[in-house]
Amino acid sequence: MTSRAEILAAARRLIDEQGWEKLTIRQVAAELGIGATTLYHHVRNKEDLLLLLITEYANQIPHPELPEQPRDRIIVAMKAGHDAFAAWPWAAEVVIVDGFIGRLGDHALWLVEVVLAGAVDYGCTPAQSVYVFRSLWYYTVGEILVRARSKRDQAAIQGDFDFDARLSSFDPERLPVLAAIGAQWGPLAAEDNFLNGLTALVDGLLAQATATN
Amino acid sequence: MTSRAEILAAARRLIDEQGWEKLTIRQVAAELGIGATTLYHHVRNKEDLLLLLITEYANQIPHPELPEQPRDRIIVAMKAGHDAFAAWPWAAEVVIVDGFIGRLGDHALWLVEVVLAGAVDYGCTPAQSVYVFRSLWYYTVGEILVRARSKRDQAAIQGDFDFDARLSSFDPERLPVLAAIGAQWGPLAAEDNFLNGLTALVDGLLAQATATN
DNA sequence: ACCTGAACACCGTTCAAGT
DNA sequence: ACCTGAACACCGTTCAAGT
Repeated sequence: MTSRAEILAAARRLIDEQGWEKLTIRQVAAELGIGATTLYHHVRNKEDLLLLLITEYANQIPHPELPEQPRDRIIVAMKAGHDAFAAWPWAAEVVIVDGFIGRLGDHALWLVEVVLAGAVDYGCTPAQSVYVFRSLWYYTVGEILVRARSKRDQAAIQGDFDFDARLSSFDPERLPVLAAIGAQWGPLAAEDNFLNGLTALVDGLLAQATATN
Repeated sequence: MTSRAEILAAARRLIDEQGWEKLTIRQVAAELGIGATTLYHHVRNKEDLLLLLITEYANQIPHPELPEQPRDRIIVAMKAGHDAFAAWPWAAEVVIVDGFIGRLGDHALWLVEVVLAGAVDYGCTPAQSVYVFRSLWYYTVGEILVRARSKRDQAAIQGDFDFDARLSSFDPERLPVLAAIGAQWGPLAAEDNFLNGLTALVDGLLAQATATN
């Protein structure tokens, strides 16, 4: 007898090994030594399987200790969400590609709540705090997806933007700064500056919001 | 006799109609009234077809007039890149999903150059200007992907985060701000605040960079 | 209830064979 | 050169049939 938990565990194993795009229903079944069609007695379809996996994961995200200052609480909460996604970047890809977001459960939404409450405590209106959260969310999602991609394609593509391969072809007349940066791009793009950028964005957003009040 | 231009035009037509994920080599061939295998005489494979389409599109992105101030040049250049992607969001998805970025050609890279040069003119080191660009890029990519997704899934999912469907289930004890925002979330999430967030991020990044110099 | 193989309606891509 | 149908190696999913 097969259980849903066994199916999820097998799927997770395969995803960690080879990435979620390669995951196949038939493959999960083979991993469990059962017929492919048997899976459909425990899971509605492939999308449902991925959603179950993600909600399970989201419910395990640790809730961080919150600092005093509202501005710092926002940063800490967003960083916690980011780190959870970054540790399992395929979840972010699925959330984006299949629109799973928002079905995540109260546990994960608590991080959203902390960001919104921090903005309100800082002096934002509720509308402004939604704007603050969404802006931070865009930044976070973009960082995870771009980095996850460049990490996976490391063999095929050098650095985030494949600039390395084209450095010599930059026209110093038309693209002088790019040409000057040259081979430094690769190492610079590999640096993890998520927290710095997050801080800059939070400070920029809060300054903006309180200036217009 | 089939030409590569005809193939690209047909593919573009089909993508605009039904989205790039649904695009099929066999479908493009059918649209042109030729055998599916014929396509492989004009295009290496499906990935190559998509790449050709994107580079063609990227070379048509208009170069905006640049304002005087370095800070404003950064914003204008980034906004132009964003708007080009936003008008054809599937390009951003392909760039992310298939790691096409960096193969875009000098025309599109000019926008990157403007951002980097603006940061340097403002007083950033080259390394800092790369950091500034990457942070802005993450924000921009995230915005496009999240919005593109929520627009496509409008029928299935209300708003960016499917909160609407769950508003009544928010526990006011544990998620008070979310519960208070309630039904306002949908309209608020639908607002286009890309430029505001971009401005906040640029100002935050430039303040941060010059503070540490 | 739980499981299964056969089958359906698809994919991208290759390749020998045609003009 | 340019095009083709047949074929290969896959998919997710359904369904009647088994225990």
